[in-house]
Amino acid sequence: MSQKQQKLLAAIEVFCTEEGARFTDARRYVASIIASSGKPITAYEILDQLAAHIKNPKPPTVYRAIDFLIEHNFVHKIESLNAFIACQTDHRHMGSQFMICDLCGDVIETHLCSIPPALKTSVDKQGFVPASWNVEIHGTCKACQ
Amino acid sequence: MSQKQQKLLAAIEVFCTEEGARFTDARRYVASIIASSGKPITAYEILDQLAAHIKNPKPPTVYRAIDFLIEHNFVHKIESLNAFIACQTDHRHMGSQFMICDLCGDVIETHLCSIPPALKTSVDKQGFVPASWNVEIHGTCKACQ
DNA sequence: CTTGCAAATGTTATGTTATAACACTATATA
DNA sequence: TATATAGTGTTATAACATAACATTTGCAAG
Repeated sequence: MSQKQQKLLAAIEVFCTEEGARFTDARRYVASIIASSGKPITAYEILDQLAAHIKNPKPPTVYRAIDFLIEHNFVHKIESLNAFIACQTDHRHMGSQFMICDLCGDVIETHLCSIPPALKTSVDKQGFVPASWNVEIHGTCKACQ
Repeated sequence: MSQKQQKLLAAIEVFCTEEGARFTDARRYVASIIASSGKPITAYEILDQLAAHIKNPKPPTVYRAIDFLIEHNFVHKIESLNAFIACQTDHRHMGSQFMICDLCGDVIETHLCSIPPALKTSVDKQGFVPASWNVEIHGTCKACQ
């Protein structure tokens, strides 16, 4: 198991202990599968891999685990790909930013603790109160130029 | 027909004339339906409304029209809602920014001509070359506070 | 310890979103 | 008027996601 996987599983375990949530097999395996994928992975790809650990798993099992992991910020959804990726930063945040290489599929998560000023100005002007936000930048990564 | 609809249809017509594309019924009606919806509208909602204009329309008809409209920047997809909305700015742009009210469903498009400096720094640092980008901010709008 | 509650899962079915594939039609132009 | 290209019609299905309800698990109060 990669260090990345171990770190994620450990963080979830700590969270569950602190919050009184259960670190069930479904959650453990789904987290592990997402973390072991370097790239975004779809729910049905997770489902396929989950079959190695759980007998005849069904979509709700995967989606429930994903929902839990997303809700607690261990995993993010890349909306433009309908796919999921482990959080690459190490603390809770309201917003996510991704650079998605359209050639190799790699995703780089970059972290900003707040909405960039240029946007914030516009948000404030509208009297809009942000709860969460997501930035997805498509293009080509360094290796693919 | 609202001024917004008229303006969009006129812009598409100009584009088609200039670029040698066809302003077909499907494109016209789909554009009109999207523009007449103040809020993001899903492909299947468009399909329902399209039935008033075209006999027994099928999903590909809607998706093809949407693809055309998106490709040429007349319409945007709100990824987190799987829904579509008419472009609220009046010129081509590489990026879109939306504030989405989770209470009333209203969407405000705000326009930045370039990636905010705070993000750009991080993009450049990774050697990533952006082609397009999308920001979706969820929260509550002024009217819903 | 057992009762009872809340959290989580199992299972069946279905709802929703989107596209593949291929035949056909319309338009422009050589 | 031949022919190339853009666009549509139609059937079918792929891909993504959730509703609903029965059951199990883990834990805490009595």
